Amino acid sequence: MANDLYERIYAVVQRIPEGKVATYGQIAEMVGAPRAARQVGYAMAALGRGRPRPDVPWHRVVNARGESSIGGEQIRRLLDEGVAFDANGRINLKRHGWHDYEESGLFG
DNA sequence: GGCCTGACCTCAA
DNA sequence: GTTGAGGCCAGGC
Repeated sequence: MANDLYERIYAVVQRIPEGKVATYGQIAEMVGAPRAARQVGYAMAALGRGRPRPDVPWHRVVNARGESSIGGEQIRRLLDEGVAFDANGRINLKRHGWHDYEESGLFG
């Protein structure tokens, strides 16, 4: 079922450490759907729709450019976690990008 | 039931 | 750097 994909996405998002951010495509690739980044985005949307998931840090998920797709509270939460935005309004993925999941022994 | 929209990504020109 | 097309699935009307 596609619902399993959701749970998988949520599980990955939960693995995102504080002060780090992950891109949709990155998560999509983690769950085994490198071309289904759209579903990742919708899965996040489903969180604030009718499925409250306080245990899922959806605000740590940004697009490939390191920008916040929805902004607002997401940016506010990221700033509160220590994630800084540059002059272009983008996050330095080199610094805050979550590329430690391989070394975390999760999917590696 | 069908059509359109949506927190997107990647490849190619 | 921008623009267009392909791919995936769920919700709203």
